[in-house]
Amino acid sequence: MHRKPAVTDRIRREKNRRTGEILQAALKVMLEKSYTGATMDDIAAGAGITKPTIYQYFRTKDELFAALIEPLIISLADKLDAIRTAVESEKYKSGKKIIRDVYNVYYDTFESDPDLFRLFVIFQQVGMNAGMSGVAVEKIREIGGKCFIAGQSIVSAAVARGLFRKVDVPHTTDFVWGSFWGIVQVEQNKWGRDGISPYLKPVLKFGENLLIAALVQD
Amino acid sequence: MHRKPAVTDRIRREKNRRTGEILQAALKVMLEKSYTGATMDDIAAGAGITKPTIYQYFRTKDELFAALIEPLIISLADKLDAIRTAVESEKYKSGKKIIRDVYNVYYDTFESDPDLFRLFVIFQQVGMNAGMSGVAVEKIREIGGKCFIAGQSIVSAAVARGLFRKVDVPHTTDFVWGSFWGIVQVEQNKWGRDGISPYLKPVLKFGENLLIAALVQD
DNA sequence: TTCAGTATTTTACTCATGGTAAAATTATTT
DNA sequence: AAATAATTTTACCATGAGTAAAATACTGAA
Repeated sequence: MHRKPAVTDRIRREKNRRTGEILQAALKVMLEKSYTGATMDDIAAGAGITKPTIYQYFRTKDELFAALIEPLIISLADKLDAIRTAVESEKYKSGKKIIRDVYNVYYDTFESDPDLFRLFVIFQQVGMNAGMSGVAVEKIREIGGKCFIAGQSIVSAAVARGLFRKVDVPHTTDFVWGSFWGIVQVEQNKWGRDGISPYLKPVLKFGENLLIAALVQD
Repeated sequence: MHRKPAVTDRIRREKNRRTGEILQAALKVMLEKSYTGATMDDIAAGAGITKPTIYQYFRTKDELFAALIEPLIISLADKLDAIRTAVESEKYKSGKKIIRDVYNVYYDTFESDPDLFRLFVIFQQVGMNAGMSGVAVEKIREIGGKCFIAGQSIVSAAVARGLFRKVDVPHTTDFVWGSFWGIVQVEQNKWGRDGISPYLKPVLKFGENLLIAALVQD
């Protein structure tokens, strides 16, 4: 059947709008009740529809969850990749600045939407041990991998250009990523469900200075 | 009703044996299928009994889980507390040794039973965001708190005795705990379900050296 | 405007799983 | 051997993810 282009357009807009409504409701409910506690019926009710309609837009609860945090992790990957490019094209004069920038990327990503970031943490925690699957979930994992590779490339390039001491690249990358991740979790758990721990920034800063002392030759 | 002491004894032994069988089966199944994937029926089948019998010994799945990892976290708390006592009673001559010992405690706890440790990580991850409750779970949380306090006391005492530089105690403690925790998770996620990541030890060592450089005055 | 065809949404389910009440079984004391 | 107490199992409930099919709303052509 042929359809008028104007109509096709409107339909696509409506679909996007509904997708947005679902995501918005999902975010709200999941923030309130955490992933496990948020039921699909809750989310549907929040969006003013019924459960099966959600399944018209998202294949599973996991994929809905993944779609929610996708923009955040994409932005993270992009920012890290930008630093990588800058290091590789010799834009940086000091290793210190690289480390500061990397930590700022982490922190900015967190600060720009702490609620969403909290969901991101939950996604990693739940996803890793409750065997999630599905297209969207794989996508997130893939982008996560990109973050990791960007991190490795940054360290590797910085070492090659003499901006960092001759450290072991995988160990350093694992340490940076792992410590950031762990600190965020610890602060979040200590602080509870609402708001940002006021300690997060200073503790990350502490780690940043530690790394600078260890990695940068003066 | 009065019972002969020998019989009472045997009954207690039988109860302990069954408890042990359930825990063993639970460990096996949870390692295979992770917490969420392990059903109570699975565990019961593994122990050669039926589900309701488990509920005779453990109030909820959460408590069964908690009972599983309790010995591990108690041992961790004890070891940290021993270091605390040693620092406070001036047994340590160097800050370096303190940091090495703390990291060894972490690593030994992990190495003595990696499978159990993996469950411990899952427990934290799942428990934190799937609102666990119950007596046993509270107990775990309480012991976790003890670990944290021991850590703080160690740093605080070491600073007071001039073994560490004058660092901010909460920030330092959060960093040490968080980075350890994050690194374990990152390595575990990278390495997958089976075995220990060969990177864990070197990455922890990396962090250890970083901390020594930052905290210890030479 | 009305009808045939299509897309979307909802009603009314299924299935899996944590947890439980009550029946059945086994053990213990007299 | 009968009475009683403890333990285990059978048969169930409640909840929540996911789905088939009915119902509704929308689109294009006459």
